[in-house]
Amino acid sequence: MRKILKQEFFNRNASIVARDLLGKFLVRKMGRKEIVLMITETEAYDGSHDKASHAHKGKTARTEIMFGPAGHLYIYLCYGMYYMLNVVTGPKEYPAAVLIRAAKLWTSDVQSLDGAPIKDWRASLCDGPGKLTKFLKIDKKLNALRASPKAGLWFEDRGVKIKKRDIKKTPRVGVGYAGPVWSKKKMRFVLCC
DNA sequence: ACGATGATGAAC
DNA sequence: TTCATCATCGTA
Repeated sequence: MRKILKQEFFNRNASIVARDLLGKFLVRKMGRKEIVLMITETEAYDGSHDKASHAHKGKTARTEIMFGPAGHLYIYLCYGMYYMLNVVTGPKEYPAAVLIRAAKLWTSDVQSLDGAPIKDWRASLCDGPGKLTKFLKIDKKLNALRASPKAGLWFEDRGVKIKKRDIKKTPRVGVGYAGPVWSKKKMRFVLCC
């Protein structure tokens, strides 16, 4: 089973999408080379009331994409050095997105099995949103594009089932500025090892 | 523990 | 136009 995730998958609550993206696949294609990763860590940024979200300050040139259609890519430069990869969620005009924080490299032999049960997905790891985008050569050129083969970056369901007990919920990383309430909300989802 | 490094948003 | 801040990471 290999199904490209469509807008309807992303057009839901950001925390739901963040949770459901665990065990889904991120595919990056550049020329003939295709890299497949299984998503292992995400964070939800949900609505303009979310003080940790860039959209908390309203619609600006940067955050406009978060108000756009679900399934589009929101990519921005962080700390002057690292690009963050997000995918927009929820209905139009409702600003929300999911940050992809970590993913595991799918080995080529497993990749060729096409839907076979997964054994070796702990082999290689992209841990950290900045390292992930660096590895996949993701930058602002992809910002505002719809996640799709045409963009060279898309999401797939390959039939991996994730058990609820393998998902850990924690506060989001690096959002102390959001204040005591919003910085503590458990909107980070980690696939346990 | 800290510096690299530049876009962003708000103040002026 | 200046300024503080920042959804990070590698080096120490």
